[in-house]
Amino acid sequence: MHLVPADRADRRTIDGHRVCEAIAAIGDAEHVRAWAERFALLADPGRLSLLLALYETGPLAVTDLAVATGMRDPAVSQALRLLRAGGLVSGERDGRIIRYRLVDTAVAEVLAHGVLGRQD
Amino acid sequence: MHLVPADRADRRTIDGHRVCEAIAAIGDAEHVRAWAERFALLADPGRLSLLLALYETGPLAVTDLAVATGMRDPAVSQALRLLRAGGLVSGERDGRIIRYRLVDTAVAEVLAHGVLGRQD
DNA sequence: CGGACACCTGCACAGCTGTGCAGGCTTGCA
DNA sequence: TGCAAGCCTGCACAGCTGTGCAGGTGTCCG
Repeated sequence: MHLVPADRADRRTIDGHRVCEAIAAIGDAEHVRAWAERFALLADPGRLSLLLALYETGPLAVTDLAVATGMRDPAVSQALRLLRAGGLVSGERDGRIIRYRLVDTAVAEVLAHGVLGRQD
Repeated sequence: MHLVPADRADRRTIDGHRVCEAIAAIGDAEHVRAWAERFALLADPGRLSLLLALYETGPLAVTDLAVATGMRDPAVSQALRLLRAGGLVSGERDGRIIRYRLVDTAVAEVLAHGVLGRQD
């Protein structure tokens, strides 16, 4: 295996074989970047609380999310805008109420296996 | 269930029952904060690459990590300092070489089920 | 002993991010 | 039609974060 890109081929290595393994493990740079962006959205206590509430409880309105998390409604609105831009949640209008739900299954997996500690 | 704290009890709600469910789902605020900090450490492409390499390949030296990720060694060193402070990785000295490995099993779960898409 | 190597630190800079407040828009109800 | 409720936006501010460079410390080998 010779996975070291040409622009770093002249650098010294301790264990060249393991370096190639590591490069294979990291995989596509774009894939890593996409996940880093996902994690960035999970990296705020407010947004994480919103996602946990949506994952467990299902469709919820902004006002209810604000009460449940202790945030003010502009903060919830702002957080949901970011989560929507990242494709993690989606809102559905019902009269003057908009109910949001979690649509990113990969994030749902992370919440289940990571934060909530589910084994299944 | 009356889980709404006293300081928000006077706020309007759309569906009070679901609000209580959501509060139960969010759980302890400290737990959420701890996970948000973990996700913040995963939210950088460089650090995420390092963690993926360490998770799959095992103990690796700073120099090898730098070559594998394309980062410069001070950047790797800085990233590892943050990861060590967060308790995600741990280093072991071997002569003038320090090999790092992933020690946070919860993060390992997230990497496996989330980023790497393992089903088991 | 001296030099090369592996790793770490300090510092200064630019960029992003979360937060609060005030206010506006749309919808539904009396 | 008028008012209240639900939701959204803009703006300004403080705080954190990643980055690069120069240089320092400790370790090994000839």
